[in-house]
Parts: sequence; structure tokens; C-alpha cells
Amino acid sequence: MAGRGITVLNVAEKPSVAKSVSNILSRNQGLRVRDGRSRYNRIFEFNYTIRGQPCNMLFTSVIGHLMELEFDDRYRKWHSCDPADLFQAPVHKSVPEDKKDIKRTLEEEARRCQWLVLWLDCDREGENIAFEVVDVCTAANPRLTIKRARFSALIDREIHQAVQNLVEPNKWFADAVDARQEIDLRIGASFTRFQTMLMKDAFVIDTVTDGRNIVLSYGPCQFPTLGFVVERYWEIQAHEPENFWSINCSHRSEEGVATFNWGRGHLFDYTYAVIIYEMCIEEPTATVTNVRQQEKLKYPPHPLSTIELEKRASRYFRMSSEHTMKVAEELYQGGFISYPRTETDNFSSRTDLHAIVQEQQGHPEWGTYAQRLLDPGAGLWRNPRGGGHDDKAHPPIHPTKFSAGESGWSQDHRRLYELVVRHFLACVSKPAVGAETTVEIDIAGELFSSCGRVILEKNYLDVYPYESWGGSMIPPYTIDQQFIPTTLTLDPGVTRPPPLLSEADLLSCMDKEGIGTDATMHDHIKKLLDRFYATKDASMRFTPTNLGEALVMGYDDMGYKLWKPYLRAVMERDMKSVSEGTKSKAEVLDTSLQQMKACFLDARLNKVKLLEAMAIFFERSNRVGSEEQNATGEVVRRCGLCQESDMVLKKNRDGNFMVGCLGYPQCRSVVWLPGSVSEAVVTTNTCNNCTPGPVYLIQFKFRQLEIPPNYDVNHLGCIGGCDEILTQLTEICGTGSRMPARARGPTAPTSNTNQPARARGPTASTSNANHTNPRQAVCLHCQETGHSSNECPSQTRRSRNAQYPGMNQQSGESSVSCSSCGAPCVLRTANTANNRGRKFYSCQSQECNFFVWEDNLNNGSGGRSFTRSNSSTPTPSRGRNGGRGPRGRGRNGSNSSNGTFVTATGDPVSGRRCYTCGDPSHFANVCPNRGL
DNA sequence: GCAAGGTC
Repeated sequence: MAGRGITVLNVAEKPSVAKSVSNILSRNQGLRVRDGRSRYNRIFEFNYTIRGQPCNMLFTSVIGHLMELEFDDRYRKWHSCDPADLFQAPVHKSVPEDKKDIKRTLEEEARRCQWLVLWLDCDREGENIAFEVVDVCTAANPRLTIKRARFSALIDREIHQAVQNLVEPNKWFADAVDARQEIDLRIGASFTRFQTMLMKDAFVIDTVTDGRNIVLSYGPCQFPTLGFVVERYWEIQAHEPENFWSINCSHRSEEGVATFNWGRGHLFDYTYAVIIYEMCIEEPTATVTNVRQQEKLKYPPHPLSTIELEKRASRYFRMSSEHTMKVAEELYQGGFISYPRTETDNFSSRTDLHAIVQEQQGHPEWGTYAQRLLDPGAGLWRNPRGGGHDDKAHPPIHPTKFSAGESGWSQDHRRLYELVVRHFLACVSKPAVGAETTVEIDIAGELFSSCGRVILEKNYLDVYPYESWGGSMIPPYTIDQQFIPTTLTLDPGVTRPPPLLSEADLLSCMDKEGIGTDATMHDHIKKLLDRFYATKDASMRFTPTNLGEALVMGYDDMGYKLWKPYLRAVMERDMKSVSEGTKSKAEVLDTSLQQMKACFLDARLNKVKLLEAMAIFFERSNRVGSEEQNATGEVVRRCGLCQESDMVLKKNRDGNFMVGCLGYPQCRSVVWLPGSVSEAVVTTNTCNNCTPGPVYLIQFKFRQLEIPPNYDVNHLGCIGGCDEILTQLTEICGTGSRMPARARGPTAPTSNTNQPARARGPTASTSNANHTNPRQAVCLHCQETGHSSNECPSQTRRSRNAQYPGMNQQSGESSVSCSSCGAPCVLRTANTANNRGRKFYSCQSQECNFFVWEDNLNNGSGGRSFTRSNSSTPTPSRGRNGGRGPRGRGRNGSNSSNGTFVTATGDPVSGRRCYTCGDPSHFANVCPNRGL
């Protein structure tokens, strides 16, 4: 490198840009290339003069983002914290292992440079990457002068202008991306951990996941994408076929046949249709009232953006968007097509379109067409029409090198290259021209019309066989001409549901609602398949799996539209505000994370909705150590034993409350709570006495019949050891621990509560419910000594023997009467998927909606009301149909017209069939032909 | 084991 002048480190977002800009700036004079630490990112060297200042230019690149945002180590393990903590857990940016070599190159080169010029793509992500590069380079050389080159295309004039007019990098743009990254990470990780741990062991869902560890991920892009699929599916399920009628007319003459369509289209009222039809039959003479001739143009498509490429490859070749992008990337790497990730569908006026066409003249299939295009006499050329999108970074996808097919290409490489070339040639061609004739006739006052088209000039259609423009001839007619129709029929028809979403439809939905970017949409679609949320059939159409549907249904039942694109739209608006400087990054982060955390906490409180939705499709699992039980509780305090994890409130397998360490099974610290607790919720109040704090107070509700009369059923309690009432109730009622009392740790909150249970031997001298406990010398019930309150003879185990408060059980199963209304109840057998064979009592009164499971009647765990429909089963009505589908019906709703599918006696409700296979014996949600 | 965004 020459010794005079300053040394400038230039960094581009990708190797291809570093190469292109180096070529342009050096004018291929004295350009030297050497390897960097990374095999992909070479370093170009040349001399250049910036505003009179001689410069030794070093030009290298990164590969997209150099850094990743992640949680601090303390929060990385799934069980290390409550997922709710992830909304404020510390995060940091760092260079991942596979980018370390690029980092080293930057550091080494930066040390010997005076200037750093950033040539990252000129969008928000590019600006953010620019600051990542700045961070790495200035850490190695703090004296660097930082400059930004702004360019919108890799064109000589633009690049020279950019380097002569260097500007400052835009922090607002980078901030917007920082905010987006942080929000995505926090929401994604918290919800993913929450719903995975809630459900993966609670239900049998891993039988169809190829033995892979199932992760029920949530993401602000993947979930709305799933939402589109599910919503369409519900729309189809909710569709009720309706009969309609239409009048059709045809006329055969010597010149040919014309088919006339009824001006009214079709009518749903049969009587009305018949009346009109009879009028036509009585006076069938048709009179031609209008003959219209028009020239019609069919325009070629806009220049090719990424989404259009994906959609068309899916439609024309049935290639998945993910595969399309893989093949396109390889064609790009080989230099055959331009950069494949672009939103732009508009060619810059500076692009030499003719040169691109010229390259294709020799091709055996479309070469002749290319020659015609270039021939001014043929008049085929027309400058392309743009579609109004421009990302200012890349041109539309177009061919960059001629190929008649390479030996290493697969069929998909050939097809995709051909599509890019033909699409480009079509774009610069004139539209097809057709002559359209419309004939209108009148029969007994009813209007009918027929339309025919003749293609006059095919133009672009000659090179674009993927599109057709069907032409159909109709015979000539003149105004006032009269004829008797050859046929005049009243035909029945039936409305059909819309089809399942195709991949092209899905991409359109995502594009319209701003879900993902051109470079990531295919990833989100693939994620639905990878996560077993949806399947794709042979015709490239998507069906939600039971898993995907249940998740969307669960959140929908909570009233949260997390599966809708709204959240992303709000984030996009916030990002725009940050990038324009009208809101600060901190402000946006504060507001949206606060809102999302509130939403998360509420969702967790309503997790029963998710569980109910899952229970519709999946069997409950008896797996021990359900992570739901272990990890989704609310935090009560930091574990004093392991001092690493939080202690959370949760239930054990038998439904008894406890406060256990999230570090289980490594840490077995546990506080068992009284067995009489029916409800427990961690509040935001903290204890003023117990240390180390904070120890959050728990709002308890006790079962009245299981506690002595002088205790209140509601109690705001502390498990830190200071709460006498809780201690007493624990002693009176016992706990839900399965361990024998002698081997257990303290069953009541004491100052020793953070001792591991397994470390407790039979001699542990704590406030355990043992005879040795001096505090039990006086029975709390009868005030006598000699026995504990647990064993007080005056207290039968009322909880076990108590009558269920809502039902009066008399002798014999068949003589139960409803305490709610007094009417007799009958014993019936459930026939739903999840409770088949289970017996329940159902009140016979039409006005009363009470039922109770027989097994609950005996163990006192309660009954629940349900909404009675015409053919009700004891399945609690769960609003599954509310607002879903165009008419507000779900596929198994209790709406009377849709009906509950089977009656309590197992009789199928007539007229309803499985949408998937047509079998009348079940609905689609339990169809054996359906996937997961 | 978690997101989405760059890109080889």
C-alpha cells in the first residue's frame, strides 16, 4: 500500500457489495485482493482520492448482522427464572462464535486506519449493522473518524457521488432496530418458555413430532402467520352450504354457440327464481338490446420482487418459498441473476435494460423473442411499468448472465432461471391486445349477457407462457335482432367455502399486513411446518394442525389477538417513530414491554383457556414432573437455599398448593401449604418482616368446611415464616405433600423453609405436624391435650365426607336432586372425546343448567355449570364459536344451527359431517384422517 | 430448547 495519504477502512453489508463498489471506485485500475480471517469476506485494496485527499482504500464486508442480542447468562437456562422476568432481564449484544473471524478482520484492519467508511445497505437494518461495525472497530481503534456512504444502487455515478459526499450514520434508524430486536426477543422467549412448559408434559403431543423435543414457540411474526392459516380454516369450517338457483340461456346458430349469463347472477329464493323462470318460459323470445365492442389490454407483470418470485414459483412450479429462495440464492451466487432479496419492483431509469435483453439473444427458446424486442421495427419494446415499491437498496430481480443451462443445475435451477429471464423480457414488452364483444339480450324483461374475446396481438404473452388470456368466440349479433333460445334452464347451485390458503395466498396476507420482510417471510412459513403448527398438502395449501389450532384457539378464548397481525403493526409504527426521531428508543421499549408484560401476566392467569383448548384435541398426560407444575408458577421469593433460582407458587399433581424452587430437582427447597387451600394467588404486596426480601404475600382462600369456624376463609399470608395463621392452619389441615409426615420438611412456613426436603430426617425438630411438636399440645378444636388438632376426635375429616355443596346426595345414584333448583337429576354417561364413559349427574329442569361429575360428587372437588344447548353434553360450553368465521360460528360450536355434534346419548346430530373426510360419525377436529 | 433480522 502506498505510504502517502490516509488509510480508509470501508465495510459493506455483504461480500458482493464490497467487490462491486471496489470495482467501481478503482475503475479496475490497481485493484488488489487478499484474504481476511473469514473465508467469505475478502479485502480489496486500491487508491482513491476523496475530495482531494489521497486515500489508501481497504474494502471488506460483514455478512449481515455482526452481533446478536441475548439474555445475560443468569437468564439463559429455561428454569433459571420466571418467564415473566424476561421482560426486564438484562440483555446484551455480542458477536456470535461464527462471526468472530469477521470481527478479528475488522479489528486488525481498523488498527491501521484513520477513517472508517460504512457502506451498509441504506435501510434501518443496514444502519443498525453499521453501528455494530462501529462498535467493533472503535474498540480496536478509538481514534477512527466515522463516515457513512449513502447509495441506492450499485451504479458508477451513484457510488462516486456517495464517497465524495460522506455523511454521518443515522442513530435513529439504528435505535429503531435495537428496539425491535429487544421487543422480539423478550416477547418471543417469555411466551415460548411459558407455553412450552405449560403444555408439553401436560398433554400427549410428542407422539407425532418424530421424537424431536417439542417447542411451542411464539413469535410476533410466526404467530400471525399461523393466525392467517387458522382463520381461513375456521372460515371453511363455519361455511354452511346454501342452495341457489340461476337461469341459463344458450343460443345455437349457423355461426356458432353463445352462452348467456343471467344479469341477476343467482337467487337464493327458489320461489322467486321459479316465478321469473316461468315468465321467461312463457315469453321466451330474446331481443338483442346492446352489442359492445371494446379493445382490451392485458399488461405484463411488474418487475420481479422477492415476494412475486416466491408466489409465482409456487403457482407455476409448486416450489415452496423456502426452496425458491435457496435456489435463487445459488443462482445469485453463480452470478446468473441479480440479488434475490429485494422489495423493489421498479427499474431505475439508469439501468441499461437493452444490454440485459441483448445477452439473451442467443438462447434457443427465447433468443428470437429477445431479438424481436431489440428490433425497433417490430415495435415490441415498451419501458417497464413499476409497481410502486422501492427499497432503495436493490434493483428488481433480473438475469445478470446468459445461460442456456449449466451442467450442475437441477430442474428447479433451470425453471427458476427461466422464470427470471422470461419475466424480465415480459416486463419490457408491450401488453397483449384483445377485442372484446359483449352482447346483451332481454327475455321477458330479464337481462342476460354473453362475452367473447379475440386476441389480436399476443406480445408479451409470447414469451410468458405462465399466463393465459383465454379467448372465446361468439357469433355476431345486431341490435334488435330476435331469436328463440336453444336452451333456457333453471339450474340449481350451492355456495362453496373458500379454499385453504395457498402458499401464494399466505405470502400475500403477510405482505399486506407487514408480517416479516421479503428476506424472512419464507422462514416464517417454514417455521409453522417445523413447529408442527400447520401442514402443507400436495397442492401447496395449508391446514392448521390440532396443535396450531389449539394454540390460536386458546389465546382467542382469552380475548387476546396475539395471533393477529395487530401487534406487529403497532411495533412497525413505533419503529417508524423512532427512526424519525419523534419517539425515543427508551420510550418505545418502556411502553411496549410494559404492555406486553401485562398481557403476559394476564395470559398466564388465564392459562386455563389454553389448557382447555388443548384438551379438545389432545389427551392429558400423566407424565410425572410436568414442567407446568415445576416452572410456570408465580414468583414468591428468591430461593434462600440454592440462592440461584426463584421460589414459585404452584400445585402438585394432586392439586395441592406448594411453593417450590425452580431449580428443582437440583434444589429441593419447598414450602408445603395447608391442604385446605382452594385458591392461592401471589400478590404484589411484600412482607415487612421476612428476610431476605422481597417475599410476596399470597392471597389464600380456604375451603370453609375444612378449617375451624373461627378462621376466615380469605387470608393474605406470608410463607416466609412470620405468619401464625398459616402455621396453625397447616398444622390443623395437614399439607398436600405426598411424603410421610415424619420424613417431610416443615409443613408450615417457618424460618427454616428453605431447607431442602430431602435433607430432613425423622428427627427434624421443627414445627412439623408431629406429636413431638410442643405447639400441638393443645388441640385447636377441642382445647384438650393428648392429640393434635389433625387427629381431634371431634373433627371428622369433613373435607372428605362433606357433601358437595351444590348437590344433595341421597341414598342411591338415581335419587340425586339438584340443590340449585330442587329438580331431580339423572345419571348419564359422557360421550365426548376427553370424557367418554365418565358419568355425570344432570339436572332435568330446562331452566337449570347444573351438572356435576359423579366422581367429583364423591370427592367434593366440585361441579360446574354449563350452558345447555339443544343436545348438550356435559362438556362445558366454552364459547369456541364466538366471532369465528364469517358468520360467527366455529366448527363445533353450540350454535343451534351447527349443533353440538353428538348428544349426551351418543346420537349423531343429523345433517352435519366431518369437513375433512365427509364421514357423518364425527367432526373434523377428531377426524382420524387428519394430522396432528 | 426461545424471536426476527441480516447474509454465506
